[in-house]
Amino acid sequence: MARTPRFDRQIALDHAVALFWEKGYHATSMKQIEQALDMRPGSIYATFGSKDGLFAEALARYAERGGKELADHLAGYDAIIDGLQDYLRNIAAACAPGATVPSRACMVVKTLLETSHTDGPLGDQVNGILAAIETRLAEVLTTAKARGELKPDTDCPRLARLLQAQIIGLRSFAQRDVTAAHVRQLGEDMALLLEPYRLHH
Amino acid sequence: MARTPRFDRQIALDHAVALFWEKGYHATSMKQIEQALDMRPGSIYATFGSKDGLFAEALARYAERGGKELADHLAGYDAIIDGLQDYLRNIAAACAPGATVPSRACMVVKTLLETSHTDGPLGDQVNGILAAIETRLAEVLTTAKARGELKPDTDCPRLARLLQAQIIGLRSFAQRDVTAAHVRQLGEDMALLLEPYRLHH
DNA sequence: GCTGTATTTGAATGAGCGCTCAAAAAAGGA
DNA sequence: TCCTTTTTTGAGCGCTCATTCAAATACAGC
Repeated sequence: MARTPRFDRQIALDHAVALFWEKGYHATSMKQIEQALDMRPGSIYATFGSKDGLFAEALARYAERGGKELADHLAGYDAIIDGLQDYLRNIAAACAPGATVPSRACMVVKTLLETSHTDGPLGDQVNGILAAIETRLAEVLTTAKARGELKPDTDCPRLARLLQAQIIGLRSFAQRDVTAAHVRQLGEDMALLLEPYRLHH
Repeated sequence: MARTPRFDRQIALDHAVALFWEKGYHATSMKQIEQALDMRPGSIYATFGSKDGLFAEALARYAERGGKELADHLAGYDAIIDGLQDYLRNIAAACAPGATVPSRACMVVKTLLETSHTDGPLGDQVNGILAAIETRLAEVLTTAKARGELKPDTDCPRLARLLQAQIIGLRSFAQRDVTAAHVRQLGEDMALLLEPYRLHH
């Protein structure tokens, strides 16, 4: 029938994630996107519609990968709170200076701070992602409480928000020009913040 | 002798702070700056050199005001740790949705996340500001320890970094589409995180 | 090896960017 | 009042931005 597409959509999106994650939305030009995706303007616009459309898809892919990471991580632990504590330590290790990631800070938070003053679909998307993470954390904590890992009077949705703020603070702090040791210390301190909420038998 | 300047440099800078703080560096255009400062391009460039120069001065002014805020706040408390706890609560109140500020998130952190991938003078400035805040917090905590407010084994520089990460997380979280009550709760929870570090007589 | 269709190409578009500079305007001293 | 000096003005610079589209290209079915 017709010519087959030369590129893989998922691979192209991964390249877009890396580029947008590093530079942010406004500082990334179509020229750089063309180079990173190895695609010409026409193909990009035929596939993703616009720069905004490409960014939205890239952000969604980034968020999906992040959600999988949390799920996979917790699956390896019997005790949920232990899993969450190691999750914080893992983030600290992953975003410590020297790590080979596009940016140590979270792409969702970078987008939140860069674009939240405009009330467009992008702002809604970012808020939706962060609300979903908050909900997921609250669910996990509620399960932990039901299992007797947390004090019975623990306000799980509230603790979920505190936890999310920790992650945001940790990864944004890591964007500073600091040592890897300090970032890991910070992750450890944040993990220990959960201790007072534990129920000790 | 000659014509006197029509505008006030400090007032112009305040307008620049408000604009850059809200929109960030890349999303702010010279057209918007001209309008906000009520100055024409020639005057702006004669006074501040460039868009980058203006941003640098605005960021410095913002940071100076923030530093004064912490100093003024602590001056009102006998117990330093009490002052720091109320400082966190005050931040939560000031950046809760409904507050009339250009942005609930911190301008320094917004700049850190927006520009840290480029290693220019702007990145150095941001890192310098954040390092200065960290140092100031460490000094304050060291004084508190000397006064017997903190446990003797407290690592004050390390606690200062945890504290800075709390502030970053709190104000970035507040940029989300959340209720003012939740932001205040978060500020309260962060204030209480200091309790385990206290020395009780 | 055609033929038809889907995809890729890249020059060109208008808009907007940060920035410049010659000319006009304004204030104080003579 | 006029002259000197400094500031303000705003049209316009070269450039890059995101985006478009007609032409070239490559594949599948016959």
